[in-house]
Amino acid sequence: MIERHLAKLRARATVSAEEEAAIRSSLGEIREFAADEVVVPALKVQDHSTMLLDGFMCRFKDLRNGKRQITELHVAGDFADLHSFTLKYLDHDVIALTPCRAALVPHANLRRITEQFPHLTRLYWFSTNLDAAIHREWELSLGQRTARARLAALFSELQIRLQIVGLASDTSFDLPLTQTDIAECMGLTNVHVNRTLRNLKEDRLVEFEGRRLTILNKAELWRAGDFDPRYLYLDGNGTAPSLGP
Amino acid sequence: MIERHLAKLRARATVSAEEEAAIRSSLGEIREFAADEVVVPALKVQDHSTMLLDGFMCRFKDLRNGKRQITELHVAGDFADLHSFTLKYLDHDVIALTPCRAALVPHANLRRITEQFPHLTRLYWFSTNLDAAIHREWELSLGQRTARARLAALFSELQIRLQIVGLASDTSFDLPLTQTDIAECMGLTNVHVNRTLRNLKEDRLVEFEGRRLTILNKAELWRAGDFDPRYLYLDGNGTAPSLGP
DNA sequence: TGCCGCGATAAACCTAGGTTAAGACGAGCC
DNA sequence: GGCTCGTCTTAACCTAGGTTTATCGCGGCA
Repeated sequence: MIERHLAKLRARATVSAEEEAAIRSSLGEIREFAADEVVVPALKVQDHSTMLLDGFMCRFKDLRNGKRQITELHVAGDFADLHSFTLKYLDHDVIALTPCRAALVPHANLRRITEQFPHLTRLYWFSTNLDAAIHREWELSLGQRTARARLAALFSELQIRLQIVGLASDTSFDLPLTQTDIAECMGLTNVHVNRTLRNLKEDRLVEFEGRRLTILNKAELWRAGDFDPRYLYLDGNGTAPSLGP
Repeated sequence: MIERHLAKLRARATVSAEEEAAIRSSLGEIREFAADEVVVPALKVQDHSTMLLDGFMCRFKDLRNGKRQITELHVAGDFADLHSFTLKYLDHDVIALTPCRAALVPHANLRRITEQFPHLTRLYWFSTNLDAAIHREWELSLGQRTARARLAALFSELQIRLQIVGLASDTSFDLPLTQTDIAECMGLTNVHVNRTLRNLKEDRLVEFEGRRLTILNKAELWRAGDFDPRYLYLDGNGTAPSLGP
């Protein structure tokens, strides 16, 4: 049920049995979302956060002219909007990119965690800070990387995040996004994403076919993306001292 | 001393006298930084966070080829690296853009806050989530806005953030950055920032002279930047219900 | 079985912003 | 008073990526 969520947490820190129980007992309703369905509308006050169990979601913001920027992708095990606990409403929408299943976690239960479990509170705080680190890496992509490097960095990031939760091997994973979705992540057009994917394939770095990504040469992919995974904070390999006992 | 920090917090939520005392007693050494000095080096484990009292700092990441992306600007009253409390080391550098004064806050003291002051903890958690909201807005700029809109949005954001802490009037403020600094914030070149500033001045939207920014037409500036200040979470005007009592 | 609509692919053309280079200006300094 | 260095400004030129348009393939469905 929430195994992927626990796997994600335990990739960074120790979670005690007591804390695990606290997480489990904080879960509310389980909900399904259709592809393209709005999961959390921008600016609307929330009383719960959404833990993604299956599928892909994203956060996005848009401009008057309709141009849309996806600011982060969410995979199974992620909270899509843990930050709504402190922000109360979001500055962006969250939508399902594929059919999804999610557990709703009432803010009242999260608040109880902040009052009774300081270490777990710090861990969840860490988790929103990790989202911010991903935002920063994407700012770097959007501001400074070429299209080729942007895609290389994005695929490198996803391979790691999905592997942590058991949804990717070392070299491949399902990536049920359209080229337009990818374009909206990386500030490009679908046309240019298409060109760039062809280019990456010609160079035998990755193949993206049938909504599945295959990494043909990870070392070269990382190099092409100027990718440094340390922003994903996995060095503690499961027992990061970062958060104290 | 930390009035600007308190002003920033109180622009979003109530801070009790007891909490204010807890903040004051958590302060450690006061340090000065020269312009361009590294305040927090990337990847180095930290045992304190840095509360900016005076001057401008920024977070940035860079690529092998030397291209640099500033991911956020910090003004007086901001914590430059509150997130190092949970992340322990940063995925980016923090440097002083101008001469700065800052209070160092030992993580041990922050941890005490998480153990004794759940509401204040949520408020500081909120504060790192606000940084993330700013990152998202910059992702939107970097990915989708034109150069003109990027600068308009940046100036609009800074006017508000500086006004909260008493460093901007409705229409002007000191902005001691070079055009190259601005370029590195918005993923442009200094040459194009220069062109775009000329353009904004011709249209009587803003003037940037002598490191001082003057807004000539705020309504048009906001419109040019497609700027919506709600991502700065100021609606509670000082008493946001967001964080509970 | 044939239609519909979305997504992938591709070619031709265009432009916002990058690159390069060269003065101008001013603050600190010897 | 002249020098140096950083910043600003401008012009000329270039290119990565956007735009537009069209075709193709395929899954769902009536």
